Amino acid sequence: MKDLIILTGPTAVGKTALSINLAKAVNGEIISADSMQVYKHMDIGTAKVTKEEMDGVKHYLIDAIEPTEDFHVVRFKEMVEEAMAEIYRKGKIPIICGGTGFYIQAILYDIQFAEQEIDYTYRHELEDFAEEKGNEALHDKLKKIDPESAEAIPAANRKRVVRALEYFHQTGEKFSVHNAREKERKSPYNFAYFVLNDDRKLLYNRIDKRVDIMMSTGLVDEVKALLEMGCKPGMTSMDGIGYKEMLTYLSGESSLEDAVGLIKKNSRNYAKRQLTWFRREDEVVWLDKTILKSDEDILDSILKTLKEKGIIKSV
RNA sequence: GCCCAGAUAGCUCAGUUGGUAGAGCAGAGGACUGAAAAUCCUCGUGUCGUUGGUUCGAUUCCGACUCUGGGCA
Repeated sequence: MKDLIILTGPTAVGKTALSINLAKAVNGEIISADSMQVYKHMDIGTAKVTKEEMDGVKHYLIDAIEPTEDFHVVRFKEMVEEAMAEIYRKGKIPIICGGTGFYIQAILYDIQFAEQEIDYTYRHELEDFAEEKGNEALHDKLKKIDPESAEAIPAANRKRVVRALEYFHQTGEKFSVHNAREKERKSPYNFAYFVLNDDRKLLYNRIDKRVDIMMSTGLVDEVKALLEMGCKPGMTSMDGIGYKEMLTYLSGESSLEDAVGLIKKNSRNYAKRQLTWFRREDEVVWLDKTILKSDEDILDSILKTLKEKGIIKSV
């Protein structure tokens, strides 16, 4: 079994700095599992690692695609598998670092996705149907072909109702069957899954402060530049926190003050959602900053676990 | 100093024709398997400013006081 290290945690806990120290300590290379840092030209709002911070440690999936491109788990997984193969070839350990739990799960459990391309035409058809007839009517369609999924997905969650319908439409298999099957998967890796966490209040303070820094270092200009490049509201990249709020400010729909407040709030809410996700994952090792006070303590704790799992030889 | 208005959940406020109270936001918990920084679900007891009075019973009516707005001198 191949070794794999995962380092994650809510936004703004301090994953980046730790990941680089870790990579140096174990001769590893970093693969970003961040749905927004993949995009080029989105540096300030995503709090992207800088070249200086990387300090010579190789990073994958940072600045990998244009913000006008589409990105999703399947593409992420393909790119990560390529990166991992390269890292193993060099005899190094891949460290997956980033806050997108869904993406991490796809790698860790080698989730199998259907071969088909996204069927935008069908999606739009369903969207239009729901727009006209209502969410309930769309949900009824799902109930007919896949009652288990309909039971699990609330009618209001249109996005997921659409996906379940699309899945059936493309594969002829119920989405619920696919999900149940993938849920049973065991990880093909000898992995250590670390979640860095801190006191909620401290975390929220750090988030708020970080947003202020984004503003003073030019988030508004960054978003203006993206608009000039052809980015438009509704694109996946422009759905990122910090970007969608700036877009409504720049279009005159909100004040700058309100937009900044919203970025802070949405970031806090996001951090909470991330924690919900990680709590659900089994086999995670929590790194609690209220107990492990210093960076050295945290790193020591990580190295100890890695040794126990046989991922590294000595501490 | 006088007059007026307000004082109810962390915040903004609603309400109880007198039987101890409820929305939005914030916040908390949860879901998630090709949009995931997305999308969605669930959760509201607080000396109803303080203190007297009326009353079987007051957060609700009356008085005083305190504080906060606004106005007049």
